[in-house]
Amino acid sequence: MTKILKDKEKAVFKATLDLINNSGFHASSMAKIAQRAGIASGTIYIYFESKQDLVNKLYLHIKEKMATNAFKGFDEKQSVEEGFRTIWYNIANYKRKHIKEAMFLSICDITPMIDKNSKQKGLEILQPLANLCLRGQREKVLKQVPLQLLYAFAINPLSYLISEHQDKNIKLNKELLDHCYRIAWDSVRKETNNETTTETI
Amino acid sequence: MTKILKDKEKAVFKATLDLINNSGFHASSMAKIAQRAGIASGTIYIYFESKQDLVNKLYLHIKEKMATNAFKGFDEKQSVEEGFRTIWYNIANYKRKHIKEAMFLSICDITPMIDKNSKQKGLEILQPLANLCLRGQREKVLKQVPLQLLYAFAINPLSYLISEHQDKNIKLNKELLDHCYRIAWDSVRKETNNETTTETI
Amino acid sequence: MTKILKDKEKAVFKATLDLINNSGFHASSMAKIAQRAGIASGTIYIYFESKQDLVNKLYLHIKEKMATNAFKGFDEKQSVEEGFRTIWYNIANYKRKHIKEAMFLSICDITPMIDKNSKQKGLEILQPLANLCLRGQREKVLKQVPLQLLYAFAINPLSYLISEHQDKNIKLNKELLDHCYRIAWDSVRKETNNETTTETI
Amino acid sequence: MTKILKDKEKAVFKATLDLINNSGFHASSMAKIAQRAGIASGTIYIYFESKQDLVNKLYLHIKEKMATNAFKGFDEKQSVEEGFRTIWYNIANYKRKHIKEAMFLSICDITPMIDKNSKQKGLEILQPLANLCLRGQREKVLKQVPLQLLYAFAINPLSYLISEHQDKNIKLNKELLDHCYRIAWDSVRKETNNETTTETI
DNA sequence: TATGAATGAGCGTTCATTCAT
DNA sequence: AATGAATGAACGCTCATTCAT
Repeated sequence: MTKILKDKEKAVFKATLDLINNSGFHASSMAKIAQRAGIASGTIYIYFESKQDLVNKLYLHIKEKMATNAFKGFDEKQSVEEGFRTIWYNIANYKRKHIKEAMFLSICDITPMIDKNSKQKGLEILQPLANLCLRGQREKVLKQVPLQLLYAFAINPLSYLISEHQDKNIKLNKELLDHCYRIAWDSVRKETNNETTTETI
Repeated sequence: MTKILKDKEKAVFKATLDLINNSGFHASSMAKIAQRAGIASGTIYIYFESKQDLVNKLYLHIKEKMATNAFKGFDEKQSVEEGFRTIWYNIANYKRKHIKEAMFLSICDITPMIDKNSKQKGLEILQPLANLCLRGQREKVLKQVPLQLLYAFAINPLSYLISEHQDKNIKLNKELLDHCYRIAWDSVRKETNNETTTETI
Repeated sequence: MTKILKDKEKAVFKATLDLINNSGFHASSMAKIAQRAGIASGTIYIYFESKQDLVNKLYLHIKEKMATNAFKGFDEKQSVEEGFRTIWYNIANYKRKHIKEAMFLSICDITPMIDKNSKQKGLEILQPLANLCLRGQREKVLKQVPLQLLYAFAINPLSYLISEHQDKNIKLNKELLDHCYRIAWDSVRKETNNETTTETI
Repeated sequence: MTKILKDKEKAVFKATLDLINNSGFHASSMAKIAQRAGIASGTIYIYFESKQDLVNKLYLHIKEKMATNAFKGFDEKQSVEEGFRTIWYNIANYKRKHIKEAMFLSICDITPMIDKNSKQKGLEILQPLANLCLRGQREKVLKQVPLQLLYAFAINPLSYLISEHQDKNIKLNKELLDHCYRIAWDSVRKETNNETTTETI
């Protein structure tokens, strides 16, 4: 599914990723991107229609790479919990290993940098995760709340944590990650009866 | 504590908030801000030293208003759980009622738009919440993990949810908010013994 | 002849003089002039029609003060040489004691900062010196060359020397000034016969 | 030594020279320079880093061209008087033929328009003239006074004369120039004994 | 008189994009 | 395919000047 990139496209993507992470969209000029990619600015326009086209494509490219990774080892025949754990760790590890990409996606999600169209496509890439959650609700394994809540409390916090890790405020090692997973899973799984009261004596 | 604003400062703040939310920092030119505020572009510089100064001050202004709200009814003599609930709902309700401001803060947190100095000041505003969490850990009420984890799983998800609410993907009413609070509190509170194993047979 | 100045006019003149000397005409904004003069910028317009009017008037004011000084002790009944010496030393001493004013006049002479009209008026102020030179030529005491040459070689060099003195490249004390006068007078006075050949054996 | 200029650099230099001579540094906007040079304003920045860089380079360019001309036919083996005459006429003729350039240099010398660094470089270009004067003093041919005095009375007056020539107040033809040279040389050469007293009976 | 907030044209500079080479 | 000079609109910001107070 992921398109094979030519050398220059790769170089442009890498340069764009770095620059936008450090300085934002508008402060990353095509001239700077070209220079960092080691090509002439005009050359970018051979591969991309415009700056907007470039960031849209970069967004989808990264989203696809992350998704390819996210569903590695995942099988719809797995139990919901097993599937969730597989995907969660895949995403977490991808973000830990590809911090730049993770931060870029965070910026794209919150900023009006990416076309609505491309953002919609990006969402669809994570559809299998949504499907898994829906199955989990049908099987009464997950909480009966809108999927957005499950995502907000189980997946989305990873973005914040990666950014804190990047800023050296925390060290997101294996042990801490297991802590996180525990919290994430507890957030989404259906509570057992004896947990319904939080103020037991 | 919150500085009283003159009419023009207010108008500039409002225009800046709207424009940056819709188009980002660099696409929100001083000319557009001025036009939307109904003043001449030069006038902005009577109240703010530069565009950077303007967004820094807007950031701190909103952060302070949110903080003032966040700690309403909060008292250090309250129990950790009570205090947490008070603050959490305060924050959640503020964000629900001030979606624009909430979204602006999210953008500021993730984008290199705000000075390091101002960001640091912004962090300090939420110090009482950090102090509460530290007390909660001393009292063995909260999980013994870095505060960032608690924030990531209990507070930060609100940003994502507000954005989904804004996009009409969910309707964040009172009922749903209570659901969210339950999840948030479960994320941070220390587990009781019978919950330690998530894979009971 | 010199108009009596009000306190605020004086303050504005002083501020303008300093600022233009240090930064030039356009880099000296009315706001900066006002601030340095200790008044509001609008107040300047009570005393001067415009920035152009301000510098024109400052130019003429200084020129008049210099001229008043230049002809002190000068009397048309004096011999040409005596008169020339009086005026030359008056000018030289005025410039030594009022370096800022001297430099300002130099800038005005060479730069398109002052209206042609005001410049013409400024020239007329030195008319008595021109008259003295013309008498000197009639009396065969001075060289029979255009007055501009006499001015160029006898008076104008003082501007350059003041600027070098200001830059600490030379120290224009009494002794050096006497050297200068000797050279200046030799430049304008008619050569005696035994000087006509410069390559005497 | 003088760098070969591209067509657009030449056009920008020419436009800048004319505009600054007529209106001064700050009144000569980059837009006006570009328009006069027949190019887009952005194009100037391909060749020059900034407006400051542009005037610095123009200053040094003209200074170098003048110096190249000034030392044509000059040889350190010449006598001091011969060398002085060669250089003086070279400078005078250059200024007569290149009035715009001469006036620009005068403005640069007196105005805070040029960087200190560039001004220093500009000074060094005339070093051979300074060396000649020092030799003249060692050989007791020139007056034992600071070089600045010699420059002030022998070279600097040319600037004033050129400006008067430009304003049609004098006509600086060959004959008048010879007059000037005589005065200039007399200003710097050591007086013979019978001249020491200026007030012979 | 005196103020200083307000204006909006104009500044130096940067930028995405084009196109002759 | 690749270049980078060239464009001119748009940027953040400053300015001389005005005018309600």
